[in-house]
Amino acid sequence: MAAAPAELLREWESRQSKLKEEMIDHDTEDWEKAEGFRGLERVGGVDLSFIKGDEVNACAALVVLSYPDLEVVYEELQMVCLNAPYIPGFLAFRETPFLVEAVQRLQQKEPSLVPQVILVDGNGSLHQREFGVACHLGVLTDLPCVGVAKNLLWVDGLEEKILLKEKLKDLQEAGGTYPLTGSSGKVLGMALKSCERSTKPVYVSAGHRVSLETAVRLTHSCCNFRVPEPIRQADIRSREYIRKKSNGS
DNA sequence: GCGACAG
DNA sequence: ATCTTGTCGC
Repeated sequence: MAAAPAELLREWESRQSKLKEEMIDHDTEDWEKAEGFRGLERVGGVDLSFIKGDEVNACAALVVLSYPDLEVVYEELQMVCLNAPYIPGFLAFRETPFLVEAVQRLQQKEPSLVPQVILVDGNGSLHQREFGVACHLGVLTDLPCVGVAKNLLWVDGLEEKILLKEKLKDLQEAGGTYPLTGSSGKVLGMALKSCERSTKPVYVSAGHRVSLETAVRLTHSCCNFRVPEPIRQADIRSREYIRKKSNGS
């Protein structure tokens, strides 16, 4: 994969800022405001898994889980060829095209199973330009999206790493949160201790058509383990698909 | 000046 | 993202 020219990055930044104009940063759905998310029945999860030494070939997964039972009611696994490199801050340009296609296939094939919200493996507003992959996918599909990252993306204004690490270790009970504040003073995301047994938090941020508060509550309510079940299932199933494929079964 | 940077 | 099993502990 060739290094990305500065020209391309400027082009991508420009596309992000245009799409960002269409982003909705608050709750728009009734279930988002309802007690116990009443009215929410389907939560989607997306993820990509790769072959070990392969930058190009990947398996894109879209799963839909029932809510609140968190049982898989739909899955689509599709081998795809990635054409963009991974560059921090521009993950969406590498992964989003295939996720959008998967959503569109579902909308056409089985409209009744289209998720009411998608949990995305990566960040939403917790991003250099407050427009991570969860925002990107949300705007392109106009579906509510939440960003859940397993690792912290360094964003300008976040506290010094050492200090932040201490704060994160202080998270005691499941559901505990710690705000991640950008340089403007705005809270861009929340570190969330998503389950009792996890040492390391997940990093939740709003993608599209959700408030940060709702994003955090929803993420927590989808966690049987550290990684919320929709993303975890997309992850498990896509890497299993890859594993079988590389064996030749 | 360097560190720190989703997947 | 990926390379990787068992193992220690609640």
